[in-house]
Amino acid sequence: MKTPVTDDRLPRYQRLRDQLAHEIAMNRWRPGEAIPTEAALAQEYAISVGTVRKAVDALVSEGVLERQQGRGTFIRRPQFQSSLFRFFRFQGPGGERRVPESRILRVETVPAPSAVSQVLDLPADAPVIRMQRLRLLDAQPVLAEEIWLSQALFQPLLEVDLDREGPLLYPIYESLCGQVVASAEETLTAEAASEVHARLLHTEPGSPVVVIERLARDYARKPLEWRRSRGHARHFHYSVEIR
Amino acid sequence: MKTPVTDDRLPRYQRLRDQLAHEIAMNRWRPGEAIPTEAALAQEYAISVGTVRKAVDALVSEGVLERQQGRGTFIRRPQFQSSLFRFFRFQGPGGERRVPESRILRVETVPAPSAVSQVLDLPADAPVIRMQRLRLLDAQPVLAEEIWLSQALFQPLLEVDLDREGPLLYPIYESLCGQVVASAEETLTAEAASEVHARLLHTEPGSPVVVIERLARDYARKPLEWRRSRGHARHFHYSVEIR
DNA sequence: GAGTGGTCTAGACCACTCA
DNA sequence: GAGTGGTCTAGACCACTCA
Repeated sequence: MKTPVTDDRLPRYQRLRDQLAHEIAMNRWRPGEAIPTEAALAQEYAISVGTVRKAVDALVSEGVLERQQGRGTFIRRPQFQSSLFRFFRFQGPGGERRVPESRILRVETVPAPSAVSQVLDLPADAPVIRMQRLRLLDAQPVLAEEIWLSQALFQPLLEVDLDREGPLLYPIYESLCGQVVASAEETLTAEAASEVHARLLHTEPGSPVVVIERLARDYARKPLEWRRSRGHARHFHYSVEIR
Repeated sequence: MKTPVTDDRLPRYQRLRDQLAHEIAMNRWRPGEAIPTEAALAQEYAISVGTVRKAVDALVSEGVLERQQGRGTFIRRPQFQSSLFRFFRFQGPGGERRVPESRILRVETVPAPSAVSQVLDLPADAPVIRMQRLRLLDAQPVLAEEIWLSQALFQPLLEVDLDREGPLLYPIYESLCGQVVASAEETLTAEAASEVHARLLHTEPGSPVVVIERLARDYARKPLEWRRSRGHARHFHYSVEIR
C-alpha cells in the first residue's frame, strides 16, 4: 500500500477501503467524478480485482461511492433533500414531494455560544455565522430553522443574496465556499412550542413541535454546519424498519 | 434449485438468498439454530462456495442470519429491547439502560376495528385481543401502550397471568404461542396529550407526547402484532446518520 | 485435529455504456 | 468494439472453535 493510513494487520480489502476513504476525504476526486477502474486499482495496489471489489462494495454500502454498470464507479453526491422527507411529509394533493421554499429571516455574525463552538469543534468565542430561516409551502410556514457555520469557512455567504440562490443550502456551500457536506447526524426530539416559534410557525404556544438537530460533516468527518429545525408535529412522520 | 421460489433470470446468489429466506420463513430452522455449512449449501444447490457466501452475506446484512467464525451461521433472534432505546432514553443516574417494568391494565377480546383488521391482514370483524398496558420506571409511568393481536394465533395469552411473565412480550409470544417476531416497522408522530393519555402518563392534557406505531411481523413477513405506544416527549430521543 | 467461517487469487464470461 | 462493472468458479491458505 503506497501511503499507509491504516493498520497493517487488517485484511487487504479493509486497508484498501480505508485508503480510498482517506483519499476521498483528501479530495483526490470531486463529487460526481469517477474513481479508477477496478482493474486499475488492482494494479495500483497490487491486489486482485476480487479484493478491490470487496473494498469498493464496502464504500458503496456506506453510501460514499456509487456504481454504474458499464460506466464506472463515482463519488456519490449525497441527496439531502430526501432527508427532509424522511422526517416530514410535505406532499401536494397528488402525493408528489415538494421542496419547501426558503425565506432567510436574518444573517449575522456572532461569537460562538459554547454549545455551538463545541459541536462545530471551534475555539471558544470563534466568530460564527448565525442564520435564521423559514421554510414554506404554499406560503404556509412549515419549518423554522436556525443554522450555525464557522465564519472562517463560510465568509462568502455573507456577500451574496441567499434568497436568490434557491431553497437548498448545501449546493451553495459547495459552489461558493468549496465545502462539501458528505454526511450528517440528526437527533429528534419533541417539545411544546415557545412563544417565538409559535409565531414563526403560525401555531399556538404550547402545541407540539418536532425538533431536529443536525450536525453536517465533510468527507473527512470535520463538522461543517449545525442546524436546529422545528416543525409542526402534524406534518411529522418517520418510519424505520427494525430487526 | 430444488424448489423454485424465485425468478430464474436472477443471478444465482440472489436466487439462493430468496430460497434461504423462504425456508427460514417456513421454519426449516428455529431461531438460534445453525443453517448448513457453506460447503454443504454449495453442494446442495450445486453452486460454488463463493456464490453461497454472497447469498449468506446478503441475509447477514439484512439481519436475518448471524455468522460466528469457527462455529457456523445461525438464525438470528432479534433483540427488540434495543428498539425501545432507539427512541426513548430510559436511563438511570449512572447512564445504564433499564427495561421499564410492565403493568397490564386490561385484556379483552373484541371484533377487530377496521383499521386493525386491515393492518393485521384479518377478515373484517375477526376476533382480536386488545391489551392496554403501562410501562413504568421507578413507579413513574413512561409509556402507555395499546396492543392488538389476532385471537386465533394468540389465544394462549388469555389463559395466563401476563404480569408474572416479565416485561417483554415477544419471548412470551414465542414460548406460549410459537409465534416469532422477526422484524417490525415503526412509524413516529407527535401529538398533544388527550385527557385519557395525560391521566395515564401523569402529565397535562395538551402537553406533547410522542406516538410510535409498530407493526411486528414473522419471518414470512406475516403481520403478528400491531402496537401503539405513547410517551412523554421529554424522554424522547432518536438519532440517525444520513448520507 | 477436524470443522467452521474469513481472506484472497486468477481467470472466464456476461451485461451494459458509449463513441 | 473497447471498456466498464456484474456474476461465478475452483481452489489455496488463514483464524477461530471445540472436543
